[in-house]
Amino acid sequence: MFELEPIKQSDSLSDEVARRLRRAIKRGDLPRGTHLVEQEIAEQFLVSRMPVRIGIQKLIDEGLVFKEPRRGAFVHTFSSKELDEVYSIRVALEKLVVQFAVPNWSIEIEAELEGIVGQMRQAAEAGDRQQGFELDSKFHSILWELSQHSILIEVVSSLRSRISRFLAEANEVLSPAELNHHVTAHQALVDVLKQRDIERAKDAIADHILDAHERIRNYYSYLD
Amino acid sequence: MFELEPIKQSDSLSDEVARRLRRAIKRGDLPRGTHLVEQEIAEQFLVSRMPVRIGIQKLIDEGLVFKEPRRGAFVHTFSSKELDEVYSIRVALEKLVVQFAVPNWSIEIEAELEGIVGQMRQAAEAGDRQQGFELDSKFHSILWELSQHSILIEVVSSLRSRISRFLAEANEVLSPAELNHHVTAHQALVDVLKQRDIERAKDAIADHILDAHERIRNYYSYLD
DNA sequence: CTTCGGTATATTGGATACGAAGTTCAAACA
DNA sequence: TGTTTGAACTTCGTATCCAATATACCGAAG
Repeated sequence: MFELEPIKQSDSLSDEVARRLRRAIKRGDLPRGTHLVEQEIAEQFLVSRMPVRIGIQKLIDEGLVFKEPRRGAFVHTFSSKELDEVYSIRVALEKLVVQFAVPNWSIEIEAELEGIVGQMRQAAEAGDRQQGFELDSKFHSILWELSQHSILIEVVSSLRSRISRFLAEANEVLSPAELNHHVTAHQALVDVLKQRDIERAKDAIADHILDAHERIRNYYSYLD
Repeated sequence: MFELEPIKQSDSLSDEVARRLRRAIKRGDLPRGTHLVEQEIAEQFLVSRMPVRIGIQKLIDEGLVFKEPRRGAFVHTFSSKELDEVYSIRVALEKLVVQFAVPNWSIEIEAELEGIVGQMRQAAEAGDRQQGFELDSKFHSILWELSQHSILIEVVSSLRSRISRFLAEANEVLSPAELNHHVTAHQALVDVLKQRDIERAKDAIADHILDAHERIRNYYSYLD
């Protein structure tokens, strides 16, 4: 009997709308508080208002957008309290991720993560912040997947998604020193992970997230 | 100038649709795998298909329902692996809840929770499982609110929502001994919480959740 | 008996047009 | 200056229509 890949079907329009809006929000193209007018978006994307409504609904449930009755949907504005909240939850959940991921550790994963850290180093030397940011996302995403716990992945990636716009914004002004620190931090994390000691790995990821929290909080307290 | 109650703003129809479907799923009125046909639901609720679509979308994002392209939405079927996942996440997050909740502990809260445990005891003696289940939900919900962390509440309540149908199902067949155990477990939890010792409280809530996990897992392995 | 093919039916996903109700905003008014 | 009024805009929901696809059934061929 054959074992062939099922034909991948194209997503629905509402998924595509959600994806584009999501990316625009994360990249900061749609500033906080922006009123998402259904008609406008529909015209931009050359679709009717229906897929726009459903697409926006998806973003609401992801916490990227909020809605006020009869007024419409707006890009969510995060308070520093909410930022703190997300990070305290992430610390707890990323430890869980590592706990499940470490037993699945393999040479291939090790090579892949080392490779990403290597690319991070290159990006840092070249001062390519955008690339560094994407590599960071990829690094953590690989760890999540390694945990093989789909609901955990869903929850933790949703949390990161909520704050990604802030991360992207802060990322734009990183100093060269901070770029380098970023690389070393990830290298250190890999070094601990490859020892496959769950407890030490959990501590390491917790430190890593707390460190990121500290940095992003400094950035935003500076802005306020 | 008059000071009158504002007229209670009725939610949008899509919210109402979502709420009713949600409750039907949690109560088990819509068994796992049920095909949610837009047209049918629209006729049942005497609304058009649009609020139904958006309502269903909300449930999808809550994890209560899943969708297959071009086939429609179905009530989610949970695997025991997913049940384990939810509980491992809940342990981590409920500890966090307690960590934030304990500093906000007050005499009023203490009285309220003691009161609920008292009602639980009465319900247990009367063998009223439904009432016991609702009191349990209320008990934990009060703890969540006490944490004052809105995102944490959102995440942890969403997790419980996912498994509530299973809880309700298992709840129906609890033995009198288990009903009593349930009461004592909550009483013990309150006893620890009122001491306002964060670390001990975290251990206690973790034990409580793990215990619940054990019980529900036994029930479902017995079914399989 | 199984497999193939065609056909009928049901459902989704989307387009379009319409209308009721609420919000915004600016101009006219007191 | 401050208030009122009214037009324009927006959401939320209704009602229809349509194309694409899934599914079930049925009959014929191997």
